[in-house]
Amino acid sequence: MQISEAESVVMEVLWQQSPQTSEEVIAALGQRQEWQEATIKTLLNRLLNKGAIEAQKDGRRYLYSPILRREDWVMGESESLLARLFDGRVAPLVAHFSQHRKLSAADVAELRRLVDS
Amino acid sequence: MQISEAESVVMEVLWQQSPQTSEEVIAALGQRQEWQEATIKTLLNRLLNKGAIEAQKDGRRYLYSPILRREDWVMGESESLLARLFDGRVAPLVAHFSQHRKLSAADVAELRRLVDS
DNA sequence: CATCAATGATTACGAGTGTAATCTCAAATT
DNA sequence: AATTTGAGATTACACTCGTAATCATTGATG
Repeated sequence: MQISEAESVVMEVLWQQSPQTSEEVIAALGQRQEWQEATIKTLLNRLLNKGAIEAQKDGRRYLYSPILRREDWVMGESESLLARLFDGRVAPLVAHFSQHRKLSAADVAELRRLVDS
Repeated sequence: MQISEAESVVMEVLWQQSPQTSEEVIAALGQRQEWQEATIKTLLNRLLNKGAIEAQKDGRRYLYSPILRREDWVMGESESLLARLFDGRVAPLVAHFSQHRKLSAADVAELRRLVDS
């Protein structure tokens, strides 16, 4: 399931809560996004056609829900990046961030927790 | 500096070794890539126009070298993914892989080394 | 010097994307 | 019942990308 950058922004809204009407999605995005309503409707439609979301009829409108799960999407995107850049493994990515001093103390603490369990 | 997937494949060849003529790049890709020569020339040209590589004239051909550094590109791509999916931090990505049992013993060992230093 | 050959430049073209306007149809209202 | 309205569907359009063919120019060869 391939979804574009802009589509994923809409998905995030639905992953946050579902089902939602297009109006609710538009309202949720209205805050931070400079998109016109029509743009968001287009994105909802493309997501429908891709099978990433579904729509249940509710009177004259639809209630939209995700079909694609965020977990799966996140894992797909992550594995794709790791495959392309880090030989498919997590550790080299962390090493790269470490070498560039991009690991905060909190990161290191959390990583230690993870590997110690 | 935005480079596309196909363009990054060409960059990898130049990062491996530079400068190289287009012929050498084509030869290097000939092994694993099903691309026509013309395709690779197009990609070299697009990379030139984007300023990701430079070309020194050498007789009637050019010698191509990267301008964009692999380090910087890798960091950019990685940070972009982390920002979009993991609140910008490394640890949640590792946690996600951990939860999905996608960490090999080797990964865990290397991560431990990293956080212990 | 004229011709050939090869290299880089230009052009091509369909699919996907970002961004949106317009159309249509059914539900709500008068 | 006729009209309004609002939601989803259709259409639009420029740009990037993947993939490549063709053009043009310059150095090499006869």
